[in-house]
Amino acid sequence: MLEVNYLRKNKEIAIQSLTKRNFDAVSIINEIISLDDERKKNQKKIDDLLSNSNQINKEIGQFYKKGEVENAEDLKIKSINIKSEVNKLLDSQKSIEHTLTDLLLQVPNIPNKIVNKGQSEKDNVIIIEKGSVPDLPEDKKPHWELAKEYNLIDFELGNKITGSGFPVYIDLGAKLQRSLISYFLDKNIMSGYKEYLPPHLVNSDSGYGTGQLPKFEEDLYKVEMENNPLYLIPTAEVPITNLFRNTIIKDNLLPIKCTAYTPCFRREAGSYGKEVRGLNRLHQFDKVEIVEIHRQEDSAKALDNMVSHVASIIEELSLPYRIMKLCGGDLGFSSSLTYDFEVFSAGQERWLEVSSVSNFQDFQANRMKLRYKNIEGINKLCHTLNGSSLALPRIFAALLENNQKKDRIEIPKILRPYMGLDYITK
RNA sequence: GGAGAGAUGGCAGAGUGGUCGAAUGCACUGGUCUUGAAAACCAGCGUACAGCAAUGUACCGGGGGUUCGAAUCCCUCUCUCUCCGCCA
Repeated sequence: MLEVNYLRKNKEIAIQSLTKRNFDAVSIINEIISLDDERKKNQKKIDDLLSNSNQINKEIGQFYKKGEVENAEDLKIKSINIKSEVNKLLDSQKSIEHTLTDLLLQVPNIPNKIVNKGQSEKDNVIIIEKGSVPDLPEDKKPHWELAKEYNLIDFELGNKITGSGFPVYIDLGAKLQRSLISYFLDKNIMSGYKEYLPPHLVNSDSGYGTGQLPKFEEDLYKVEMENNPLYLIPTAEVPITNLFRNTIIKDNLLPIKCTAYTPCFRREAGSYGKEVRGLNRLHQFDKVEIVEIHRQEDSAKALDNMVSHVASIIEELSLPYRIMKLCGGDLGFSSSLTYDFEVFSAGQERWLEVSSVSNFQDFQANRMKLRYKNIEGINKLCHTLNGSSLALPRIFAALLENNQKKDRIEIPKILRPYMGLDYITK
């Protein structure tokens, strides 16, 4: 959520920048500002009336103390009149504020100045392309065939117990999954991230905090409770970032760097076909996430560091990859700048997105009132960032496909200590 | 699941209808003192909105109510603690 004051001061830049997302902000921003003017005017009236009535109430107290009941009675009537006037104003103030928040929640984050205009992922820009595609034989296979052949994943069993998009990992498949999780976490911890293991269900306040609610409720699995619903997390970003919701962090505790492994649950309604084959798109998948909280002036550099960090993980797995800078049209609602990582999965001959690293600036922080007290003692909104390090299924797929040999699948060196194996055989 | 107690500033903890945005202690920040530190003493020390400012307003877990006036009384929700039961 953007701040009204920001929009006031930077109206033209904001409108201009949002066109990069193909978002026409002219009328909504004007409406927001004029509504906020109205809000201020109304609040001023309310405050003045209340000030007046506070004064009167004090006098009533004095009169009672002195036993001058008559005088007190007169003032009571005055006070009641003021009160009814205040109540009227309060009602309209509530509806103004409600509308204002509604409008603000509809405006996406301002794209960073280095983000280019674009319609869709086709307009994303390749920043880096690295690593070599393995030389595979003619009869190379996609991962869903390899997974079956080597008995690593049973997709049908998942169908039976839950539904499509819920694979069952078996034996060395399960162990490979666990090895990847451990390796990713260890790697992150070595780089200064603190490990968390958060709940996998969150309340709606948390959903609002990171921006999944109210706009994207249909993407989430919802658990109805008697009073308040809970949501299965679509990413660890939600519980981890919300750990810091509604807090004021001391300057010397920044930056905060967290990592967490969690399963992620996504409805993915409307997805079908080749795109979702095998591990390509699931309703439940494992992911290790990194979340960082920074001073405003440090977040740009922090994003670069996160990108290098994620790149180094993929390189250690010896997977060919590329980094894409997302164009305005492909940018997530809350993000101001996002880099996507894609690995080349040679069996399918496809690029698969395995990580998305974003700087949200103060967009999430404003929603969740996450602030820090800077060295001058002034409270400022933090900048939040996060990224996958990494999403497992597509890494799993690429590892199988790229490392397939005639009669075995090779395990990358970095994972061998975790697996206790150099390769998987039938 | 049953019975009871409770939720106040960073923490601890007073406050049961007006003088309370809230005592006191600790923590923290600045100063005096000191070669330096500690101790002691002095001062400051919540958040948001409006305003150039003075200042005004709101907030004592959330929401609603009673009252001229609510941290304080009533209703409700959430959460925490203690005891009993159940349980990985």
